[in-house]
Amino acid sequence: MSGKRARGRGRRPVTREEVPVRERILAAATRLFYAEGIERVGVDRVLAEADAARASLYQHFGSKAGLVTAYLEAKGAEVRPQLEGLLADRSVPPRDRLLRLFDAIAGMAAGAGFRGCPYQNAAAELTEPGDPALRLIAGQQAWLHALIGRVVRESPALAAQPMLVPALVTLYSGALAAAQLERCDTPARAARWAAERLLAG
Amino acid sequence: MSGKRARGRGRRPVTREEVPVRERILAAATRLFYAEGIERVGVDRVLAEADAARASLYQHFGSKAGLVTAYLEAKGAEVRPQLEGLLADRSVPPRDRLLRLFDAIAGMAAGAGFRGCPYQNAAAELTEPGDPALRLIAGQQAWLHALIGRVVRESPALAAQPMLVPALVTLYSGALAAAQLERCDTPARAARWAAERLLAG
DNA sequence: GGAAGAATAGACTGAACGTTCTATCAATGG
DNA sequence: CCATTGATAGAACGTTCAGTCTATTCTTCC
Repeated sequence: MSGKRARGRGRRPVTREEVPVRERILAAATRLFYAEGIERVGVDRVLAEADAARASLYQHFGSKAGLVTAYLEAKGAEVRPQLEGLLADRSVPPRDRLLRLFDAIAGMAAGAGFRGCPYQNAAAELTEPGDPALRLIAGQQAWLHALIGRVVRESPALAAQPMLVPALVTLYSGALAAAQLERCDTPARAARWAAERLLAG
Repeated sequence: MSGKRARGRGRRPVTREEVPVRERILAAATRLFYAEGIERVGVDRVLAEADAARASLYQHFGSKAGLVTAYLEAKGAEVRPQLEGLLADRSVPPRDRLLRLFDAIAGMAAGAGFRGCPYQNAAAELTEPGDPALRLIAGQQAWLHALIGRVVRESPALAAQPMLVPALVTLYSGALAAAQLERCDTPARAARWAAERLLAG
């Protein structure tokens, strides 16, 4: 927007809050990659959105692939504490806490900018076998397994069913995937209904 | 009338089997789009794989977007009879027939070239709101709803549970999505286990 | 004051992209 | 025979892409 004049380093306007350029680029990439897809968004778009210089991107991330990796890492660092928070309250029975996962998806699916799970979408676009981002994606899914497994293991009755944890993970993934395809929160509510029945037994 | 197929076929060597150029292009696009993603595969790659001329693609499909639409249509035309076949045998109880859906996913997930659901992957890449391919994707999901709903309605006990159909669709979507992320058939088997319990009640 | 460091703008490269175009070739139908 | 049709090869178009590079500006530390 307004003209360029000196900021701390470089020439950013003083009126603009002091956000380091790395964070600005990462924030712009996060928004654009999620909303429009990784392949469809070029580095020029990211730089314009971040109001940053080309060299800054390559200084901080090395390449576009590095930026994609950082994007997925940032998404995980944002989501993991949220999900942990949902499941943390030990005064609530494990069953009821687990159902909150699906309520959260239902809330997101109703939102405007919802476009499914960033990891599922990235896995659809990144097809080179050795891509380090793919290991990140698998790691996030493994983390989800572990998170749900921890809560399930709080209840001996639930822990006795070895398929329960992968089933809940599959329901979770399916709620996100189907909500993206159907553009409504029905899949999330259906997943919640199914999870209720699996947890009731 | 005018029944003759006046197909002058350029200069293709006679030794090559006689496959119409449109089918060759569509087959090559289907293989490449699914294996490597829609955005990462250019028309040059498709044409080289199909051993076809540039003009033939634009003659038959109009644009790359038209080829993408045809790709998704072809995938649907291939998958729908397969799923209908799985659920057709009326000598088997509806419950057992529905479980075959998840066995089929487990079989596919174990296969070499498995890369999830082509519709989910396409939805991740195609982000323009008005894209006609997105309506195709939503239509395929609606068809799946209808297919499962038909089988569920064969059993009054199952039909009494209105959330059962969307829950099964969500499990199906989740099995495909999670199998892609985890690169194993565990999600499909977990979805089958969950579906068994939902259908047993 | 001056060197070092961080960030900027912008030109540039080489490749890939989707698309259009011309020209040619082979087979068919009248 | 000749016009039409479907397919071919390949050049060319303008655009976009990721990545490199030079030059400049500003701050901070010595």
